[in-house]
Amino acid sequence: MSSMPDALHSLGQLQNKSLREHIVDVLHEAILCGDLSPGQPLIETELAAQLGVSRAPLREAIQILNSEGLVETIPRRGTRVSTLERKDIVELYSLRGVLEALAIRCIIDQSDPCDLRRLEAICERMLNAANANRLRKVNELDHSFHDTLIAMSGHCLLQTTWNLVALRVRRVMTLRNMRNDDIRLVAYSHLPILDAIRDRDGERATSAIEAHVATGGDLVAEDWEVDAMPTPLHNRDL
Amino acid sequence: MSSMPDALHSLGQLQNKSLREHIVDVLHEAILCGDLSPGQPLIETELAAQLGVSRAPLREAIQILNSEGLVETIPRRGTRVSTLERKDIVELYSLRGVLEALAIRCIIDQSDPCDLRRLEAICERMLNAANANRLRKVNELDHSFHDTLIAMSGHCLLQTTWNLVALRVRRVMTLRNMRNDDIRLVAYSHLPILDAIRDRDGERATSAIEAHVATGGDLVAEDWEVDAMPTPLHNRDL
DNA sequence: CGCCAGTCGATTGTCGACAGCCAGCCGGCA
DNA sequence: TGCCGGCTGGCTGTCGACAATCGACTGGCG
Repeated sequence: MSSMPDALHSLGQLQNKSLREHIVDVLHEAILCGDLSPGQPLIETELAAQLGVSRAPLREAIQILNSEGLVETIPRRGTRVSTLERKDIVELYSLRGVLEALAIRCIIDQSDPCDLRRLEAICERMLNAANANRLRKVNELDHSFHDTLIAMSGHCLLQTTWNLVALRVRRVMTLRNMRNDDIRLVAYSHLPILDAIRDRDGERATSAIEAHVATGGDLVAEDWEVDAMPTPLHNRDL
Repeated sequence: MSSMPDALHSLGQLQNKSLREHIVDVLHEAILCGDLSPGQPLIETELAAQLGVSRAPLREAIQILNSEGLVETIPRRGTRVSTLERKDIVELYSLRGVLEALAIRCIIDQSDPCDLRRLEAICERMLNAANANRLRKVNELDHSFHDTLIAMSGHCLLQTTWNLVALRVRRVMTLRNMRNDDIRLVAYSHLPILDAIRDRDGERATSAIEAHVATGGDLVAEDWEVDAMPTPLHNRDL
């Protein structure tokens, strides 16, 4: 996959995506970037018209979104974008912690010492971005870091589970913009993780990642109800 | 929900299930009990005819099964029941371990000391069943035990994540029947978990659950390729 | 004035049919 | 004989239409 020339690669995937997958992508984007706000109802007819597709692939896409937890469906009542309470944030970050800890243990246990250069490169760029207050860039690199971490574990089931969790993390992060000094704090707390992995010290790595995730979670959960979650106007109570 | 009379309850849910959900249930059952063997192709037309439904709800159901990892879809090529390699077992049980460990930590951290009577009752019945070599009953109670454990954590996201994992565990267990003395071994290894939770000793409980899960995983993974996974005859290589 | 039954509009659930794609087969050609 | 190209059957992907259901509104009755 990565050895494939870009031209061929994009050509190969040019029309290989079914309409359903396109719709999933679009809805992902819409929900993650807040275009569809939490609680907003998804009217199939309306959405299908907007997207210029029929309801069949749209409904299939909605099933997927539902499985991912991005929307919630009440039978015969409709589907709406799932809401995010403070409790959800806490749960999300606690789960995330143990998943990443597992990933790190897998990485450390691997027989051949993996090269951490990818992680180190990401980390370095993240620190630079943090010092330059390039908030969006830091976020992006932060995601890369953790995605890479999971990928390096070579644990397929963990990967698929992570994908679900990462979706929610991304969603939370876009709804919540952090302060600049917090950004720097978070960015720098990646370093102990890398160090511990390099030393193949499972205990320390686990502590580091859980501390890192907990910090992030606390920062995000703090005052969650106050300004987040703008209630949409067309909020007929379902 | 639990205070509702059974008659009304079943009446209320009599027709409340959409066709799609019915199909999901049927396919779950079929895959879990091995009626649909790993690798077997799912022909939409054929299946729809067998179930007496149209392809629309069937396809929606397939999307859900796909999200659950029970089937694998190749675009424009078809869907087949996902296979189970030895690697998958190992991954499944390692993930399961950290999820249950998280659940236990949540339970212990709860402010009000929860009552462990439900767990104790299940455990006791499981030991009796194990001593009586009632293998199927032990399995059932084993699932109850772990499901209850997760439920008691009060961690919604963990619950939904667990549901996916539990599906796979059930699938693995039905494909693999254990020896009687192993059953007893597994049954009795629930006790240290309960003890540790009762003492609110997080460290010990975590060790106990991970040991328990690891034991189960080893027993299941052992000689996995040998007799499991009967290759279906109609196995056109997709 | 408040409650209940009937009706209506909107939305979801389901269906049958058509279009497009892919694998495998067959025939021609070097 | 082996390879390449077109044909064909079966299956998936998509669509528009119909049926069923739920909430809101309306009107009558106690």
